Amino acid sequence: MKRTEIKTLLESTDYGKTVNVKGWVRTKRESKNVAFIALNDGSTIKSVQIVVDKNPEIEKILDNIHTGAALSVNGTIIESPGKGQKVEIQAKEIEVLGPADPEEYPLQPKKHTLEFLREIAHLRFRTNTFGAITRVRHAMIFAIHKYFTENGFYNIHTPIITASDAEGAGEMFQVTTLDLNNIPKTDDGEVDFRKDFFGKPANLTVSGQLEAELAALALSKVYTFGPTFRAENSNTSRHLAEFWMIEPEVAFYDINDDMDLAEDMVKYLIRYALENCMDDLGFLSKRQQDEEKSKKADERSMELIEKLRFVIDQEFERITYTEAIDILRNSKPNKKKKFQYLIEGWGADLQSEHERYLVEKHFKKPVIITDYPKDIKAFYMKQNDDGRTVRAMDVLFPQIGEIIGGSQREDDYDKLYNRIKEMGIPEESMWWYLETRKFGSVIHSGFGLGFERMMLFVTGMGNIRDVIPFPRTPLNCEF
RNA sequence: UCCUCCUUAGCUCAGUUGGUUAGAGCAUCUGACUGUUAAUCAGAGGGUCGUAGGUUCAAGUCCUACAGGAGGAGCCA
Repeated sequence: MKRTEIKTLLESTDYGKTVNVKGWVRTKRESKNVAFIALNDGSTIKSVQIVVDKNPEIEKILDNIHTGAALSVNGTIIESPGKGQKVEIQAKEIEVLGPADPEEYPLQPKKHTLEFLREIAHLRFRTNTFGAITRVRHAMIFAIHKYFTENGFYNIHTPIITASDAEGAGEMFQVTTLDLNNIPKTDDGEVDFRKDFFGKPANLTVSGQLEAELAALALSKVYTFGPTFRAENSNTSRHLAEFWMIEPEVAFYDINDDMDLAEDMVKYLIRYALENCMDDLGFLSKRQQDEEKSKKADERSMELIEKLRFVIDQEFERITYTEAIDILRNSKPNKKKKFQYLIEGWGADLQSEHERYLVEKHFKKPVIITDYPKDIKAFYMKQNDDGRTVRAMDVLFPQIGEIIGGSQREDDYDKLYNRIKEMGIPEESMWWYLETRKFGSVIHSGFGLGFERMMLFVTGMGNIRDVIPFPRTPLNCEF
């Protein structure tokens, strides 16, 4: 018999119909004459209840069924006389496909800490929380491609291995086939990269932006959605060494068009989640509220679904860096010296506490800050006429902080060339990037959206290691 | 990388000013129970207290180092 997915089954009203379901046991409850098994196959967060009328033969099978075991059940769909579910399966035949030794199986029908589940990442998919996160993550991946496709973008695959170390977006993972126990050296004692696979040093990408720009200057609207690697020794709940980033790049867009795109896209993704993942979001909302029970009322998060709706309904506040500095300088925490880093003058980078003040206290909604001092931003950003700021934009979200970083790109050959020189970037590694400003250069803009940070926001999870299946962080490369 | 905190049963935790054989809930096992919803009830088994040193008559408890984890900061997405 063909397997019926539990998601389909629970929506069915074909009472009396014989079906087959396969899945993993969440709990088993037994009394003298009847047993109940909650079976889940991951097609939905809901489990189906298998009702087993006991007899000596089936009891032998029941003895072998524990939390975690995989079952195949043939039975009939019946209307449930019990509370908590409309439909259930009256079992006729049960086969244990794969038993799970209860003495060893670590998951129990109870709350586990997220830290413990991280240590058993190979099994944590089988929990309600990670099942929900995984399904929402898929929905978000799909919605991203859908959004861009509907809006005339082309997806491009930018290289994962690159030889340009010019972007300066952080420490990189080196890629080499050299024997590390016997490194070839040049006459001056330096590593002889001519002997390496590519004949020069190579690294894992820290951003697909520079290559995406090349494509945008031909196809107008492109985006990348790929893995990104940062070898920074970051130990926070918001950083991963391997994460996924969405980077649209659009010709003829200025910084304002760029902001419009960012805001529209983020809202689209949230709307998609609300329209397609309510079962999972409802569970994640309850989970979050449960977790925050011990917190004081004013420290608790806004209810997840309410928060998502709230963000869709709000226009993101757009201010310049200079305006942000003014607000912060005159803010209560600054005057009362509550900030760890006091705002004194123009030019310093904003700290997390400042961003959080602006988003969570002052505006109480997402904020986009533009026109940062050029000295604290990357070389490729469009220089303003004032000579001291660039057309950068950061989208800041409550609790998460920077979720998007982007800019209008410098399209003037001379200005870009001079900036590369000023910042000591080896120009010979950037010849191809510079050439696009020599031939048919036009204004263009783009941004990077951290996918896992978006996932944090949509799921209400607190740690980025819990919204990616197998997190890579310093000293952690298990699974 | 810096600061702070944590590490006791399979899991989640309690363990008083250092003082006899280290406790609970859940899970597991045994039994009871006519439909349960993380079922319930009764009983049983389960621990070299993260590792290595040290102080002390005596260390789960105090000190040092190391390991692992968490929160915050920096870097950023």
